[in-house]
Amino acid sequence: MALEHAILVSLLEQPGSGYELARRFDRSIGRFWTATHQQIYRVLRRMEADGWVAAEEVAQDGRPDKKVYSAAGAGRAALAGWLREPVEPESVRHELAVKIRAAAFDDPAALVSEVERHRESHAALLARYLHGEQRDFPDPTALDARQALQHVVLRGGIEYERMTLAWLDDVLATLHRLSTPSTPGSP
Amino acid sequence: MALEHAILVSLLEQPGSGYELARRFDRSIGRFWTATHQQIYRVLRRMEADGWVAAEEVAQDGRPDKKVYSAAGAGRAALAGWLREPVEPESVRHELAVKIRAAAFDDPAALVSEVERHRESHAALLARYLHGEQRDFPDPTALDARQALQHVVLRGGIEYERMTLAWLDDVLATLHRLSTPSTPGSP
DNA sequence: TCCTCCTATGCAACGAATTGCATAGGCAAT
DNA sequence: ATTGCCTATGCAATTCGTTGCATAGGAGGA
Repeated sequence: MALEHAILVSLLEQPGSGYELARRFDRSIGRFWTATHQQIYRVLRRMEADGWVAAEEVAQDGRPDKKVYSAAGAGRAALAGWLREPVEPESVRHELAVKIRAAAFDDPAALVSEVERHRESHAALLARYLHGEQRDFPDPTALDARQALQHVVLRGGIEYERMTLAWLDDVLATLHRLSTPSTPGSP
Repeated sequence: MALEHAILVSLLEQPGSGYELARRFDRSIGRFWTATHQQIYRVLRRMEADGWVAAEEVAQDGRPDKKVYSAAGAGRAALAGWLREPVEPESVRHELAVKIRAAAFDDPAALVSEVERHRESHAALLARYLHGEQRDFPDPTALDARQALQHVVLRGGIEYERMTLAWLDDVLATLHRLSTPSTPGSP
């Protein structure tokens, strides 16, 4: 379980309330680690009890009070320890791959629109990544450590989306070939 | 939840016991859908109760009896319905990305061996994929629907591993640059 | 004015996933 | 002989994740 660690990283980059964290997880962080607000509140309470984070009540006018969390010393130490631990192999859930193999026992053409939907959303995400890269890393030669590491993670996202787009085109071509079997060799 | 559907696909491709399914999930299928034997046994019982699969007790000598499952009509129908449903967006858990961003608040060099371990395991997996491709799809022009779809999923795995290897090299170069800051322009 | 949305946090209940353990016979090696 | 591994299934406990609901004040539009 690494939700604690993802929260710690986020709080080190910028302190914030549970609600703010939940919104960050909906946006940038959610691309490589998803969490609902319920999970976040629950884990934050546990982390506060363990001394990993410190909380400060902040009164606001016009809206409810909030508890702003920031990473504490014990949290940093836990993160450093975790960094040195070996990996647990990631558990993969690639639903589309299951569907593609399932299509062999049904009508492959029924998958086309689904794959096209995926293709569109991956294209949109790639565009957002590229836009964010231009905005946040205009000069890749002048970055501090934090920015350099954020950038290399973003590059990973970009390459993943590019690869996925090319593969989805391959999938669409394959589905199309199965629906309209050609008459090879015909002039 | 699509574990049911992954199991159905596997049983349609080849009937088998819970134990055999668990081993398939450890091997090929596990690359895009992981499951433990506990999950599989639990879901199989539910699927049998729902009439999605049929079970047959098979006595063996020299080892315990087993229950061989195969997909039933209701299972095929459920699979066809699921194929036509729109996607739920996949929930991502990319632990290494969290670690890389965490390294900004610790020693980036401490991540090198971890990333190298990843790199090795991805290289090994790519080699296995390529070997499997040569073995199972020697002539990609002469494939039936099932094989064509299995092949396009495998190609996705291959491209994913290639992309990941390139990215991990990028990560290693970035980590190295942070540990040994160069003196640019020095002759 | 009423409706709805946004910020901000949380309880309660359920379902899913993980982990540890148990059984039970056969096989192979030490 | 004993140890350990493989097939084959399952119980029990715990943790994790999801969903629905609740509160509560303020903003903005119909």
